[in-house]
Amino acid sequence: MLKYQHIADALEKYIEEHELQQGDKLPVLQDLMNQFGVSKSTVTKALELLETKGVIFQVRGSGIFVRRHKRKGYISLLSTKGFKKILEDFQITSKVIELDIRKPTTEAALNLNVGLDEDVYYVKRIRYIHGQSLCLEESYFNKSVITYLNNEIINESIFHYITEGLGLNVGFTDMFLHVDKLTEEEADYLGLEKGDPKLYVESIFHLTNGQPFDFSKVTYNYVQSQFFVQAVL
Amino acid sequence: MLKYQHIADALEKYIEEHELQQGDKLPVLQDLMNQFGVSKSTVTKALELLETKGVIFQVRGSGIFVRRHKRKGYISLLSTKGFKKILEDFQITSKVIELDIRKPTTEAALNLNVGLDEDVYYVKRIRYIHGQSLCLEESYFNKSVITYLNNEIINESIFHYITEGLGLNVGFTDMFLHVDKLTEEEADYLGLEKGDPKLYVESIFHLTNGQPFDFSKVTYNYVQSQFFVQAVL
DNA sequence: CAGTGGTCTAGACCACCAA
DNA sequence: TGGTGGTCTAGACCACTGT
Repeated sequence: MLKYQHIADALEKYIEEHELQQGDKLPVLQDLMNQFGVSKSTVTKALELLETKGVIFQVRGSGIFVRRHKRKGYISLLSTKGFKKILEDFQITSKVIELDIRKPTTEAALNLNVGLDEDVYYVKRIRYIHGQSLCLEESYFNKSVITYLNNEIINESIFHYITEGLGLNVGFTDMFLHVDKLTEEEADYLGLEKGDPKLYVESIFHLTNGQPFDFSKVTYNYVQSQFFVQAVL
Repeated sequence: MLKYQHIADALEKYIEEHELQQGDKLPVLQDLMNQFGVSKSTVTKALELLETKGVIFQVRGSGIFVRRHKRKGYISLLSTKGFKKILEDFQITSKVIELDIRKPTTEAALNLNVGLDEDVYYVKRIRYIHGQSLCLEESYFNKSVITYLNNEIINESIFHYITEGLGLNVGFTDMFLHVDKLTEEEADYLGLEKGDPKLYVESIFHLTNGQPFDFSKVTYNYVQSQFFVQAVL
């Protein structure tokens, strides 16, 4: 375990367990250096991590403070975990509609950076949160990277399988969002009315080496779609 | 100018001007150290900044590569500039509907962390992009921080005034998003139909010292609402 | 002015990738 | 195996905050 990662985890856990609130002061740099027995740079790196993540903010000449918003039930769009939190912290179930190997659409081929004649896994499923429809998801997986998939894997967490089962390292994601009206087909799947609002998200997931492996098109039930983003300017 | 900031700017500019594409390789660390005459840590810090911002990705043992998505017309939800880009890169105009000093709603008081009897500036305006309605915006400004506002300021960039005119430093933002249906009033303002989709965003802006100064509720025209987010996992 | 965080250095050592 | 990025250190010096 990296030292700065350990320190960041420890601090975050401390904040959580002691239920510290927005503006509460954390120990000064020197104390953290002593407490963890590391250099200033290492503590600083841990704090930068937490700052980017939206857990703390630092004020020069003053101190290190807790940053915590008050709202419950919102899903973070980013912050290391990102959508993984949906999988873990909430009760999510899935219903697989389709799973097969096929040739990609031109759109999928473009986004996955593969040829039109190369094989991809195609997955279509509905996901439920607390028994309510959360989203309709269509995913294309680059078969030269994700070499095998089956129904059992898809019903669990695909990303857990990718990292643990296949030993791949997920690096970064590009997400494109817009708001639109549900088509009749989408409305049927989600149990809503045609013309109701939807949040539509296209995501391209890349390995740490930059290779795209997952192109997903997700239509969210607007009733369940509450997100938050914490930005540092 | 900070060295690492200068290096980051220079690299980003280089990528832009030479129209480098996703996956293109940048000079190795050692070369950047020599080229800018700085230590390894400083280059690393610049690169971390660009990585977080979604401009590059680094692969250990391999090199530094350009990260660039292909889609135009999407507005970044984050990345230093965030919504500022809307103000600068696109042609935005505003129509002010209301501007006055009043007592905050309980909701605004809570989010701005002020008492119910303290004054706030209230601003309601419609914003247009290329002549099309972009959003309906209601903002509450903590008057003890934003001591003065007038119509002229509001018609230009409020944030430019806050940073340049008042000399304040904007630190971070919490944003809460969800999708819903337009009310009749909102639809009128945006030139849409009641029941049409909307993207609704509540934002709380804080100074670098953690003090909240702006609570805004923004209803976006769904036709204009195309956003992207770049996450590093 | 004392205390606190921010920047930067020079260098050691480690982990990973590609040839 | 050589090259590349990642972690960590000890310490100098700077910039900001609050008293």
